[in-house]
Amino acid sequence: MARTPAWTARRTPTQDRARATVDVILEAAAQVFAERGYAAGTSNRIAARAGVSVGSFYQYFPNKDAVLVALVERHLEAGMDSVQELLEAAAAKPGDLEGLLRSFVWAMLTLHEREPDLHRVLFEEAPHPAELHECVLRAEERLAHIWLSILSQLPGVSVRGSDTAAHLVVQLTEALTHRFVLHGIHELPSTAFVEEVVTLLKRYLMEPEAQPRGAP
Amino acid sequence: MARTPAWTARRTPTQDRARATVDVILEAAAQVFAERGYAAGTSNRIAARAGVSVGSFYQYFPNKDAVLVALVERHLEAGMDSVQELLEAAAAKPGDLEGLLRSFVWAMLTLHEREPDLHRVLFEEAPHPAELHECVLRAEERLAHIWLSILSQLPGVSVRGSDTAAHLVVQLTEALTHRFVLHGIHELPSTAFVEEVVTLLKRYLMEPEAQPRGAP
DNA sequence: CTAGAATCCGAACAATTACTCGCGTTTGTC
DNA sequence: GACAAACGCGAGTAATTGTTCGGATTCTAG
Repeated sequence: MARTPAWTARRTPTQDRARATVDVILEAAAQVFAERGYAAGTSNRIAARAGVSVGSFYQYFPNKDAVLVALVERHLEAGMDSVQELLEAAAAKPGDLEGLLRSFVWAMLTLHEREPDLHRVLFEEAPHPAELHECVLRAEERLAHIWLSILSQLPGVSVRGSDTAAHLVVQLTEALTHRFVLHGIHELPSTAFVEEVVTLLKRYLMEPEAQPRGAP
Repeated sequence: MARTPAWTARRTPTQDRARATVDVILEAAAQVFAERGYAAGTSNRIAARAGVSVGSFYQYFPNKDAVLVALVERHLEAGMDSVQELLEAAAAKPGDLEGLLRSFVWAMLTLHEREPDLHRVLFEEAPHPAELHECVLRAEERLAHIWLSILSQLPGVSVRGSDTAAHLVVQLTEALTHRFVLHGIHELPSTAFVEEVVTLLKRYLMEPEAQPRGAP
């Protein structure tokens, strides 16, 4: 087993037919992973589910892990695109930090609730090679960068350390929504969870003396 | 491969000799995992490193995953014990929320920095069967329970929702320290990280009107 | 239409690895 | 010291699974 070294694509498809094959393989892999778990996602089974032969599988994926990485990349990129769009739109009308935070947390929650089975397999059950983690880090970096620009033009936010703050906001929200969707917090409903996280973030980002209710 | 169904211990050791064998196997597994990654942790290699035969290995562990679960249980239990002790000690002298938070965050950070290679393999690289996640959830529940009692006897903390708050504090701290130790936040030093998380938690837990600098 | 490139196929191969079983050794008990 | 139970051993087995390869098929450019 495991004789091929890398997780890079073996042959890049040039014809539509080939691109369709790659797509159908990825889709099949997602189904198999979601339904039967990561261990059941053997190359032969994925190929069978996709309706193609193992040969075709290995023409585009050097090994099983490559499929995992490709799936995560796809999943992540789509999610980040939508959140980025939302953030940039909401950042256009300034002043409403709470509304922005609420949109953000809801978006992250929705992201995790889309295809939760697949999400669980991809990010919890499956082994995480280093390469996979870099994808996640890159995605977080992207969001943190946007948040940095938002924080910098926001009144009442300390400029010093706002790079750190941006990272904390992103990592914290990601981690908490992830756990909430997959394991829940007792019987806490989603709405209450979101409000609590929004409160948390708002109190963090507002300087204490800038708190609206703090001024007499 | 993988013909045995469960991850329960096969034979419980009664003699000291056997208990020593179990220990040496676990220790060897920890070394192999930390040094060469999860995939390299085959039963034969672990047994070899432990200086025992595969037969002995399978006398106490029905399969490879059982070792993983045992390691995580051990790792977690030791860590939780120390943090619980610290928390209960610090909670005895009330009033100093910030000091308590700082101790807590430092303790969590220290926990993650102890044997980081093993920690990375156990919690990132290795696959996470459902059973393993229950261990983590139980551990978190334990800490959340302590935090609940701390929060309830703390002035300036909203009693309503303090169960949720306790869970958030624990999950948030765990997730952030985990990520910080394993991947860092740019070049942020540990001290700055801890202070930022303490600030975050403090602002969250203190009612806005109770903020010391908020009062005129 | 046709050469050649791209794609597809799937039986067969190779390598790994989880796991067993029968036997020798040590420990505990009377 | 003798019997039984617990323990340790490790070559061997069986099954899974990743991966290849040579030929059939489909597309595309000229």
